[in-house]
Amino acid sequence: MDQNTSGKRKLDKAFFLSDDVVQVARDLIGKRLLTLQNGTLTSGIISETEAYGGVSDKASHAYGDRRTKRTEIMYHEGGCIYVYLCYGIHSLFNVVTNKEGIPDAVLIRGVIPEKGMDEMLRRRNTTNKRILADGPGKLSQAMGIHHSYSGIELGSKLNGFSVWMEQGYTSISGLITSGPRIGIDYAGDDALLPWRFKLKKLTLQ
DNA sequence: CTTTAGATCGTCT
DNA sequence: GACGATCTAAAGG
Repeated sequence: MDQNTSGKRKLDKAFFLSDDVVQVARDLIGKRLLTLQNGTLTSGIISETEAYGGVSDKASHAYGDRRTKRTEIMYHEGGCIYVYLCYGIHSLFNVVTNKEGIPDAVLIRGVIPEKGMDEMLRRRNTTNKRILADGPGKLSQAMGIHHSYSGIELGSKLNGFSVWMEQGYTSISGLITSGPRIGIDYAGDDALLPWRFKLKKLTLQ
């Protein structure tokens, strides 16, 4: 995998307007996620994602066109964020995709920490870099993404907080694995869809 | 390494 | 009133 100067280019809105949420989930592997909170920058390379495919996906919060106050965000045009509280504790971070009216989203499940390591360790109250952001609840906590920010646009600012994505690493398609999504046993046959994407474990040589 | 139980609260029924 | 797109600590192998 490599990263040239284009790695710092911000992902444009068109990237999130795709009508193929599974492809977007795959393409987000290797991209960079960044947040800025009151002047503190944190960033990480996206290492794990899951696609959630609108009204026909039994695993999606918007399955069966369930338009509620919470899921309304998912119906927005691609490029805003959907953050919700899970198990009463964890903020889970999604990017909304597709055109307005179609509630597709990609759950970001893990990042490889880059910048702002000290701040992320402090937010997570740990000194172990290996378990810093390797789960959807952990990365949100490490990067300061709170469910109260649900609905904002990537790149916009609210109460001193902003989140966006950059090009990151390209030419990594050979390093991506796929498999069934996690924690959605209730979704019947849709639980088998290979809509989870991960970076392969890198072995040093 | 694996398994297991407990925490905790907004959202929807 | 039930449950969940999870995490942690503790205990055992």
